[in-house]
Amino acid sequence: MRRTKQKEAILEVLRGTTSHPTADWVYNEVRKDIPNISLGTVYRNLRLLCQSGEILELDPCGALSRFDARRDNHYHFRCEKCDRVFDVDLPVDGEIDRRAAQKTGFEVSSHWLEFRGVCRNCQES
Amino acid sequence: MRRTKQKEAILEVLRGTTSHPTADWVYNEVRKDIPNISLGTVYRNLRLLCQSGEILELDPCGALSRFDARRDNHYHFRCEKCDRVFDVDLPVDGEIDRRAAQKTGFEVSSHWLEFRGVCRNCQES
DNA sequence: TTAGGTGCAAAACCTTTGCCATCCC
DNA sequence: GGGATGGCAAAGGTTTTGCACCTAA
Repeated sequence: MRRTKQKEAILEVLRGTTSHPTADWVYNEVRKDIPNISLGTVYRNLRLLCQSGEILELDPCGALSRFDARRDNHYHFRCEKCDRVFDVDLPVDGEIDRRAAQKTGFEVSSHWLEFRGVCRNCQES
Repeated sequence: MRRTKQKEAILEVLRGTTSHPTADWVYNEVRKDIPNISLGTVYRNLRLLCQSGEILELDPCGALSRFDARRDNHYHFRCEKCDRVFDVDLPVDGEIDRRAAQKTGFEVSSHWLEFRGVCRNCQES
């Protein structure tokens, strides 16, 4: 991967914040230094930096909205090969919300837990 | 919220699966019963059903991709008012992956944990 | 009767891609 | 020099919306 000022600037912006920004936010920040950078370049470099492992994409749900008729709080498993989502019937840990509240000082009302790995079907193939 | 055959059909499809389908998948299923239903109607009803609490949207990350220069495994907090994402420095629980693997029979390599609630800034306002 | 829902199509939105010029190695 | 990258704009895919017609209550 070649070093370019665009890539450096994007990485710098991302390292200078803990706000987990969107591509568009990064774009607007970087434009302060490189006014004519294009949004396409930002997307391309974010993708490249993800692939090289220099940054992470926060993408727990995949690109598309998904819906569930089951309304009780429960955990999920996402297969990294086929992208299917399964229910995981482990007991929901209420205690951890309290610990997070204590740590952050925020009101914590619930949490979302999604396991990652390979489902049985994809293990076989 | 008015009861219509379109809404009923969508709900029935959703209740008949545990696959956490996308809007488009629901659309194609419902078309088997109501061939001329429109995709817009599916989206509208999914939205309505979410609002009324009859279904849930699996949307842990919000609609947009977000990026993070921090690469170690850590937990997040999402404010339900301002939609900002913060880091939560609780120790990552490796044991729970093993329990999920036992429960499901899947290979579990990691998990994503996101707390929900109201951040300090939004509590004040 | 009428407020709310439907179908259709267009628009909006985010993200990716093709093309050619440019730049890094 | 030559392949990787950038800028620009167009295309792609998902979701929302405007509008005229319909329908459940």
